[in-house]
Amino acid sequence: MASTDLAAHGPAPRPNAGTKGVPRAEREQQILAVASLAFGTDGFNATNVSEVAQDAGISKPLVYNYFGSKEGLYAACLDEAGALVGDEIERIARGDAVGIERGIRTLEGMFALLDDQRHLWRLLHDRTAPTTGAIAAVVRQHTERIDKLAHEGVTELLALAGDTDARDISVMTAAWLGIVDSLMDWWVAHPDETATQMVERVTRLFTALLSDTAAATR
Amino acid sequence: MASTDLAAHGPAPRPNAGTKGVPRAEREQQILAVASLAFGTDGFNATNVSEVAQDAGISKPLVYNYFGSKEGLYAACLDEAGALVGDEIERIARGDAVGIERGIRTLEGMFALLDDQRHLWRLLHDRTAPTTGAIAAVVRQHTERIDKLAHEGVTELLALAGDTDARDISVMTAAWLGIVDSLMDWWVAHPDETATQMVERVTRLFTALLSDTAAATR
DNA sequence: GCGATATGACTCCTGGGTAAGTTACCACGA
DNA sequence: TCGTGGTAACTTACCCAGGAGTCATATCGC
Repeated sequence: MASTDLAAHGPAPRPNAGTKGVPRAEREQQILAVASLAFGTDGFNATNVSEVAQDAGISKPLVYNYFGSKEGLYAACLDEAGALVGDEIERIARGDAVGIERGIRTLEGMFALLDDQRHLWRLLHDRTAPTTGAIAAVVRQHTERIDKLAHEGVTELLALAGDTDARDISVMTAAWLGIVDSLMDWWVAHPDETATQMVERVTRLFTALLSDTAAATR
Repeated sequence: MASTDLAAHGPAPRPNAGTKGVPRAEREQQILAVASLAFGTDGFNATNVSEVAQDAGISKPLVYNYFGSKEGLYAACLDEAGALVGDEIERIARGDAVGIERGIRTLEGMFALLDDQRHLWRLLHDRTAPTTGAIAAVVRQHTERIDKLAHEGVTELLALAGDTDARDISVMTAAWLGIVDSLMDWWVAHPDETATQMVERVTRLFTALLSDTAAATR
């Protein structure tokens, strides 16, 4: 029929089209919030843009219009989370706490900061994110900053214990980040636990292990 | 040519077909080895069956013929790795080591066991694996066994330190598994480090932190 | 010749990404 | 006050690459 030839692309009905009066900046924030939750919960790979758009109450092309690509969207999420977390860790690092005390202070800061968005931490350690290309650079930028601060703290800590071996410090830094990681995971899995309770719990565990156990096991 | 019209589905030449004299059991082991490496390195999602087949020197349909599906293949890898790791942890748990000592012994066992296949640990904590369906059951089966043993060890450890709070134990277990996780990651990233060196390093770190630091920070 | 081992060439679906168009709002001149 | 055109916000319907899974067939050892 003639209609399917050229007229098929004729004036299509588009009931929901047209602006809803939401300015770009505001809409971007909405999308970022939804996307961060999705990426942080399911990981980069398992997150699909259509769902993000749907959860944000808009259509997929608008997401692409504002963020360019899935990677661009992820990078934006990462920039927000990375800056938030990085700044807080750096603030605490500039304080006078040293050794274990600095570790606890850092955790305290993280718990307070991420209380209502615990999934954000996961963004920074997503194994399913691409490890090459533009996105990798953004990931590295933020993780390197945090890793460097962690490394600095661990170096101080181990110096107090008389250990200055470079690889020991490297391993211990990895272990420390692994601890933070797993604490955040546990916290996500236990939504009723408050930030204050977490701090108390962690403090109790640290002191218990570092004093009593040391005495008991020797 | 005429062959592309209808004769395309005619008697196709299949130069590499036919048995190569490799019995099923042996071939399955080859596939499992390659698949475990791929799954452990890239994760379930990022691994594609075609590449596994290619790396194993065979074609994709043979993999499906032997393992049924991608999930079936993953389950088989998991069963192997889970049994290997679980048995070793259980063996050590039955020993007489308690507290920190048990932790170090366990790490020692892991390092010795996984020296030439360090990626296996990752199979058990792959966030990209499906969390529902048949595969989830297999994952749970193995992780629950290991988690239970870890929980038991941590309970003993904290009892020595005078802490019997259930949630404290839960958090500490998560942290412990996080530590093991990150140590394995570090080890994968440093292939030149031997199992013996890792044990020495970890032992040094534990004793340094538990004795000297505790004294220095108070 | 029969069953186990093996493969080339498909199908089908998911999900990233795009083309082309629609609607609301606003500034501005008559 | 009323067009009127420009722009920002928004959508439907599509394209297409990649990867899971399948089918029909071929070859080898016995």
